[in-house]
Amino acid sequence: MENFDASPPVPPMARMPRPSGPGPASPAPCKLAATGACLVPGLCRNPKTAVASRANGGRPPSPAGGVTRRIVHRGQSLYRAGDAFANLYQLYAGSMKLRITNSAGMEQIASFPIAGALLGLDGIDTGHYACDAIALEDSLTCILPFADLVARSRADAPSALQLSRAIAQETNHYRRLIMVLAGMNSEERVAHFLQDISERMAAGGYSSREFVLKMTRADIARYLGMKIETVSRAFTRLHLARILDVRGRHLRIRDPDALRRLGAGR
Amino acid sequence: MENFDASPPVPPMARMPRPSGPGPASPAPCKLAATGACLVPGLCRNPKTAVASRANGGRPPSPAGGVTRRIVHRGQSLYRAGDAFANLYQLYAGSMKLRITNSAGMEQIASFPIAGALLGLDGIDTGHYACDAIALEDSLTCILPFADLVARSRADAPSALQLSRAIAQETNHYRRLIMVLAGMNSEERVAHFLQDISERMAAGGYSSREFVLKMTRADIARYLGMKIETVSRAFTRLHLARILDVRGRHLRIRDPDALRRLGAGR
DNA sequence: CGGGACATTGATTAAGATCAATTTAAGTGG
DNA sequence: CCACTTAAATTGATCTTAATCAATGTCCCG
Repeated sequence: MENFDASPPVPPMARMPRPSGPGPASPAPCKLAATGACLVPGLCRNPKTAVASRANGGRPPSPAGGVTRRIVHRGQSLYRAGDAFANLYQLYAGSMKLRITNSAGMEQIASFPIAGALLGLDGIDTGHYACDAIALEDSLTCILPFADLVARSRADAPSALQLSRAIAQETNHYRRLIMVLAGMNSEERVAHFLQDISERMAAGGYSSREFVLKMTRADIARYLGMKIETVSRAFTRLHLARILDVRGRHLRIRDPDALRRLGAGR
Repeated sequence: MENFDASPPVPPMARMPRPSGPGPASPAPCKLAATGACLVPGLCRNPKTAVASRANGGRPPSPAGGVTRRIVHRGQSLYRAGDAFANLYQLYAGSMKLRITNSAGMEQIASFPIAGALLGLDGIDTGHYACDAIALEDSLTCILPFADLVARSRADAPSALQLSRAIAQETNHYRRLIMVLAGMNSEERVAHFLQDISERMAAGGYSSREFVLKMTRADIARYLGMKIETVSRAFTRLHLARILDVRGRHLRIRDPDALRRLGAGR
């Protein structure tokens, strides 16, 4: 399939920052706070924030004040279905997949969160997480104890509304996915998926035209409710239609308008 | 298809209560409060609660204290996509469908709420409702001004948690629907749909074995992402497998275990 | 009773799943 | 750094399921 001349340097889906930077310890601003995406602006003492490790169970080492973080390495899980719910997490850098497994063993990918996304909402109503949150690459998350968020929202009204909205927002994504699964053919599904990634890349300050997918074709297939071969063929057809250049996980969008149209269902 | 001997009397999906009962004006208890399903127990002055009409825009006639209600007749909408968000609604009696229409004109049914369900959550994050909520039969809803709920949740902690949970709970339904749409064949989808209805009927105190569907085959098709003919054939096959007796919208579940297995994806 | 919406059934076509074989890319350890 | 091993991705051939096209049947409701 190819079609890449001399592969140009491509920005990673999200760059992994060094929490305690090796360079001059200057006051590097929090990326999330800067873009307004942070759920707890001001609380965070970036970049000197403490990092929780797997060893201490993801528990913040500093009980008072500052937000702590947790690193999750590629393939590892931030939390697993059935774990007791305690924290929300905001993805600071990296990317993940949310995997649902039902009683019959069917696996489904519910979403591919990237930097800025709020994770763990699936645990709120039952008190136990409903999904596995698995890192697609080494990732960094901010730990937001849910009790703190609730307390905070009781203290001030804007926070209360913000929390409600954050929780409600997740359903938007699911509603859209439902329309995709219920009403679109394979080519439209893949176009929709790529359009979504592209928009989120742009929102994160990266190129919306060229990027590297962090998930396998099998993950995409389980996200879009199709088989891996069908995903592959859809990529091929989009390439033949001169909409994409594809080389493995390396993508370049050649005709963004056509992609948007297709992804919206014509 | 038939197979009903002498059709026995069947309970309606939900009985429409007379808000100001014609009988002796005794203190009939609120059904929702009795089952713990009410979001605002105590606030409600049932059964003398004022009923808002379409005429005054669904606005509560009594500003102080008591919860007001709104009747929605069959085929009419409680709210429409794009309307400014102000209230949540709790369905007291009746049933509805939530319809999403995307930019390409594709229609999708997102859910079929019945008595006890919370409606309007789709308006929280953007400030405008995302769906049309359409009554499948004459229905009665309790109006819950969202600002009141937020204020209430600031006043006491259990309410805050309850509100968060109520909002988060909706995603559970969507997550399950996504698995159905992504991974099940037509027969399994219909089985899942019927199993879900059956469970909710039971939860509402009605027979889980025999009931009347309030939605058309077209609605079911748009809910399950299939064509109306395929829905019909799935019903027929379930009948041939001796799992169901079907006669139009009148259903009797003959083999609940088999239905559950099928609906869970084997 | 008659008319229109709703539902079922049949015949055919098309889209995607499945089965099977390569090809390509990514690690791993010598 | 390269050979080796495995995982991931693509492609082809065939089969199955659901969509589509078309006709008929049934049930409400006025």
